[in-house]
Amino acid sequence: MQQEAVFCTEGPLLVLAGAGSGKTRVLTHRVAYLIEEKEVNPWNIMAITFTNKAAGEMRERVDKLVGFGAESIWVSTFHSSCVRILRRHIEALGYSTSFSIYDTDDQRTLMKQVFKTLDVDTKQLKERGALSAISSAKDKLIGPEEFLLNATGDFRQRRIGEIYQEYQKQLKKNNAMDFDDLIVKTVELFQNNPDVLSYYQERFKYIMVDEYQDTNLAQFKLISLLAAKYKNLCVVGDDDQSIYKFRGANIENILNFEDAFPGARVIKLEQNYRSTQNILNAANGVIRHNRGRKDKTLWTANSEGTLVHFKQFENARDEADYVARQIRDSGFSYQDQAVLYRTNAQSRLLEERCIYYNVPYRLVGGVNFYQRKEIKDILAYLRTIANGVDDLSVLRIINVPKRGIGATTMGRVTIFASEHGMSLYDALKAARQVPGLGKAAAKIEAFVGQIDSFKVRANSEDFTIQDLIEGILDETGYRQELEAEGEIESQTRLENIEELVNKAVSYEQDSEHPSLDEFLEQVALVADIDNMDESENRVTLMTLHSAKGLEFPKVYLVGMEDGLFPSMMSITADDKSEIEEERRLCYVGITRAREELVMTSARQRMVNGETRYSKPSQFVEELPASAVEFDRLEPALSGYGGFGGGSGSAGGSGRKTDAYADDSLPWNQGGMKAQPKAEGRGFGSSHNPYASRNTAPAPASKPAFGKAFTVQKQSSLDYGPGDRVSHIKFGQGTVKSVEDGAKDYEVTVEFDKAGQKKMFASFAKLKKI
DNA sequence: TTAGCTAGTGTTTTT
DNA sequence: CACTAGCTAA
Repeated sequence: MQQEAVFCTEGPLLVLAGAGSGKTRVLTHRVAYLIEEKEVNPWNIMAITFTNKAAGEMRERVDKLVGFGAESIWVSTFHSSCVRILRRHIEALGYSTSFSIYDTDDQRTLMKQVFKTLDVDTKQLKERGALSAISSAKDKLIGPEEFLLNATGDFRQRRIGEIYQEYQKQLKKNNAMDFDDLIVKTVELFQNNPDVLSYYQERFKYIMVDEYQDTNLAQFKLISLLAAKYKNLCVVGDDDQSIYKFRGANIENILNFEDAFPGARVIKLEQNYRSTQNILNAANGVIRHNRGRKDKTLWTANSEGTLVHFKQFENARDEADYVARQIRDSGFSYQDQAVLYRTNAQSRLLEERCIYYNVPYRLVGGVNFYQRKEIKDILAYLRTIANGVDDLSVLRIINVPKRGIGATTMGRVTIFASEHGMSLYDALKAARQVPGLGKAAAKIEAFVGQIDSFKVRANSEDFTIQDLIEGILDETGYRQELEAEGEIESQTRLENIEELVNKAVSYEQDSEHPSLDEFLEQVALVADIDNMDESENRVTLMTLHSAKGLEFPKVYLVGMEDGLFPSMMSITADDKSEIEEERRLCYVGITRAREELVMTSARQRMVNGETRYSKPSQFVEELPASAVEFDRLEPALSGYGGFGGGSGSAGGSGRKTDAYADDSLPWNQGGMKAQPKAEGRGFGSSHNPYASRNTAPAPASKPAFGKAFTVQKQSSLDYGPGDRVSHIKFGQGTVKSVEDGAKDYEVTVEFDKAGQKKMFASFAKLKKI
């Protein structure tokens, strides 16, 4: 069947590929076959994947197969593809090529402004709500006008329509697009410019789409347009693995493919080469409870393997404890194991226990590196330099670092800008003409002068992005402000910025024609999973969603509880199909496992500050008894936990639960010294994604907090009170006093120019002179 | 203008 | 519980 799919190169083709049936293999071999046997120019092949990571892997694998030409295949995600196209043709839509891409945070900021301009009552309508309504409209290619037409009766809908209109207006004014726009605008471009469309139709004679079940209507339209001429479209997907309905994925795209593309061939890949018989039986047992799926049965010639293990615990801490110990003792190497959960919040306890048992881990997801305040600040500078009319970015940095330009001043400038129909930045340039600014005008002029000088440099021949970022750090005083804070957190921020610089450097090395625009775009479109470094021997912790497309010899599915997985939302929803999506998610989780699968649940768990009691997930009950070994707790006092006459005995939970009354703080436990939080959010948020993001150190001994705490306290200082020292920013000065703190020396220095400063020794890097 | 505090809010999953 | 918007005081 795989071979048949590879050889079927002409015309529309739907490959229904069950989990682990080798669809990536089919795709890569198909590309290779097109190039080598059909003598198709690699230039004419387009492959769309779900993540940049998948795109990279695909290119790599094709590269190994064909030996030449793989680099000219167009392999990327929907979003990246669209940006590439838009950068070339966007002017046809009235934007300029250096448009900004707004992420979720930017969207919210913009929406707040929209709410202000339209005077929307946030009691009636939330920014989030409006944004999600708009997003789902965009997924369906419904523009503001059509939205308003459809909303005649409903007041709320009408209001959202107005908001939608204004939101788009402001995006356009900022020369910016949100994620959804990238797709929508590309479709618009193709529809309004037949010559452009025809160019890409000629270019992409062969199109392949991976994870087709997760495409939305806009994406479907995009592909249909591109493939309309040659119709050599091969889509690969599995309706049972559709897990992105909340993001607009339309399962109909796969179910109705044959109607949309008449004459389409359908090939099913039903043999699973990945998992053991027992794991597959467990997966099939669960998924067969779904209705409205394409009929198929996954089978395998693999051995039976060990039984799937389900184990229930008294509380979430016991669960995490067990899993961490299992990972350590299972005999599988760390990189061959993964812990999958429904919500990111569950990672915290797992991290804590991994640290406790010295289990090295890598965390995928959580707070994105690019969402960090300091990173967003620097990026906002870069955007301001690249895209002169991005008001949102200007607003973000105008007073960062502090320049004494506050809300009152900016309010006046904003009014002036809108009265004269100019961008915020242009209004700042004309600060002298803005009424009522007083002393602030001079401050603004200094800011504008700096930015303009950066702009000049950015356009000069031999500038590098690295220079630009370093320049921003030094000349605006951003670095100095952070250093002066002298907090460990400040240092983490600086390190994160250094990481961004590294990213910029490697980008400039890798890219053929590096540009600031392209760098910003790459940075905007990274997914959590893209940064997963598999070279290190660590266990992976991530959400079920992130795990899609991956496989591991041993998998732990944790938090198998009703109300958590399936989520409460899906249980209480009127729409029955929401449970089905959760079930597919469960199916995805189970089928990630190759050899061993452990599922766990906790009777008691802290959720949003309150203890919640739950019984095992209904999906656990759907597991076929023959493939699973159940290890449930005795039923508790009536009401909670367990189901029916629980088999098996209460294993491993004769522990004193009250001992964990305060199980929330990882510090102060297991003999670890109390540590300050690296950031306000505690676990799972600090550090960078490249070197040591959210990872415990592999060796046992070091304090287990990755980069933020690797500052080594020097055993002694080579200077003391009275000595003359020099500091990279503050110049020379005299040491007043040295305090020996727990983590570091705190040094007070009277600088000749900068006055008296207090700072941490390892951070300040003072030199004795 | 800014820092710091308080009260309110929302909590699935993500390109 | 964790974050954040908005208010208050300096």
